[in-house]
Amino acid sequence: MSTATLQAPLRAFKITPVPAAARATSVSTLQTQCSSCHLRDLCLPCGMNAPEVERLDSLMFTRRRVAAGQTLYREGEKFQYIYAVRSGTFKSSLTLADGREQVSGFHMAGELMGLDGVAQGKHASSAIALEDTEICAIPYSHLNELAMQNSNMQHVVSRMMSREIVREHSLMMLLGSMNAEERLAAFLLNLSQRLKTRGYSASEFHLRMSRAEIGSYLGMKLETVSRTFSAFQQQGVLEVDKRHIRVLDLDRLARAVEMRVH
Amino acid sequence: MSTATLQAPLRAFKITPVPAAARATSVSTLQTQCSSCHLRDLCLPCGMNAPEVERLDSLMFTRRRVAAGQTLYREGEKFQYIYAVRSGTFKSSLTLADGREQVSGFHMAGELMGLDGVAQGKHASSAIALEDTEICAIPYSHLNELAMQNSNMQHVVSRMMSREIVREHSLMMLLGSMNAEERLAAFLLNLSQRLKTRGYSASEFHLRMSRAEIGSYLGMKLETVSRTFSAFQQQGVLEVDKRHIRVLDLDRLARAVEMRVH
DNA sequence: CGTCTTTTTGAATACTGTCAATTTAAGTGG
DNA sequence: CCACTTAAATTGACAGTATTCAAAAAGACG
Repeated sequence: MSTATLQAPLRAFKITPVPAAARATSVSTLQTQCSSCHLRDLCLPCGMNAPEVERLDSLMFTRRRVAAGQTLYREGEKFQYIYAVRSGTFKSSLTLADGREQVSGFHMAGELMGLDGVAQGKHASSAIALEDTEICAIPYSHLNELAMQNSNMQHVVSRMMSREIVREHSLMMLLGSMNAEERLAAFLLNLSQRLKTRGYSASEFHLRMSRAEIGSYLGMKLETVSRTFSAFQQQGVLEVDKRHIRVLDLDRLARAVEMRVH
Repeated sequence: MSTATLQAPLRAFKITPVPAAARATSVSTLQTQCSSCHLRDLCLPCGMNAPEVERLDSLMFTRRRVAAGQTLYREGEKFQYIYAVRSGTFKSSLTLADGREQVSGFHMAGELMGLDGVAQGKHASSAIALEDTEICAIPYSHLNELAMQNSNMQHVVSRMMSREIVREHSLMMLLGSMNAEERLAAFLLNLSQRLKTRGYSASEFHLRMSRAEIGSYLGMKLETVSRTFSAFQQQGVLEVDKRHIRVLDLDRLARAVEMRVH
């Protein structure tokens, strides 16, 4: 739990505003090797030994940039790759029958996307970049070939999928039994924890998603999200300036989730 | 989609009331083979060819009875088996911090349980029989060994896990964007569809779970579940007698879900 | 610098939850 | 087999929370 937290410069968000939009289809592809990747302890190779990671290297995953607002894959498209986030943030979402969007997750560096496509051979959700991002495309069929040769490799893939199931379990719990404050607290705590694991500050960060996207994810309206942020600020739990968040009282956030008195 | 629906006798529920409670620990074990199982087209072997199913047979899964109210596995226990339901209904649930129960799913014949345990090596939820049941215990390690020899076998297991992810996606959507009537309608439609696939009536069935359990699953209180049943009855959509349900207007149920106007 | 999007806030409404009482069914033991 | 006890389900009245509708403020972008 006591991972070294290399306090990353948060101001960088403002100092170097990413050139959004533009070069949407600029498919600047590169090859990458897991063994030399700075994310190797977070991502797919986590839990593998050296010779296993070398095998992964032989697959030569394709690296690609995805600009803010661009779609990596779309619901219904043929499933061929799973994707690992190298940098930046994605949302995954489904389109409801009436055309509205339902956000089903947010993904950051080292996390895998697209595992829900294995079931039907086509993607069950869409992935959209919330800022300029970089990803690794991992051919699912190649991964399966490797898994057939090595039982641990196979286990790693299965564990990734199972982890996804557990993640959704906890989200369901959240949606099913928490009120607005508890939901937002749970969301912020989760985000804080993931940022910390990645070497960023756990107490001060910049949200990459809109109030509407948070609301969709948490099952509440954007106005309620906004009001709840304001309430937390008034209670002295947070300092909120649009998307810039500063956690003043982490314990109280945690207690709000633990209590879950509803 | 047009599966033969061998209308099973529903009255059987009342004619042969199962002797609940009692013989909780009577571990009457038997060996089973997938190739001769009547659930082979629904369950694990679905999508495999004959020689592959034969390999499954070599594992000789253990069959076991679990009496109504008994626990098959508990949250936190060591994960060794995944389980296939042979007959009867299970619920899976998590215990919240304050001791309350959160139902995360209902499982019937041919469905797999326990896949959420792969991630941590221990079960992430508990499985409890809602009536007298029978299950197959599938040693996960043996299954992995088979998967290493055969790529299709491996794919079958992955697909099962992915299906679980997709299933939870849709539940999240439901919890996040539907009101009480839409939730219950979605629940009943799903149940109806699964019963139909198993050869039972799609329009008349007996609920194996309490209002409280339905409520926990759907993220609403038991009183609201009860009220919503009553509302559907008044609208002429359902005929409700405690746990016995008769669907009078399937289309209107379906429309309630499709609209999702909230 | 004007336009468009995002966010905040207010007021009224609608929905679900809470508390409580009653009915019905089911299980227990004489 | 019947009276008793317990659990499950229904229903009403009221309270509380989140949604809806609307308007204004603050940024972002070209």
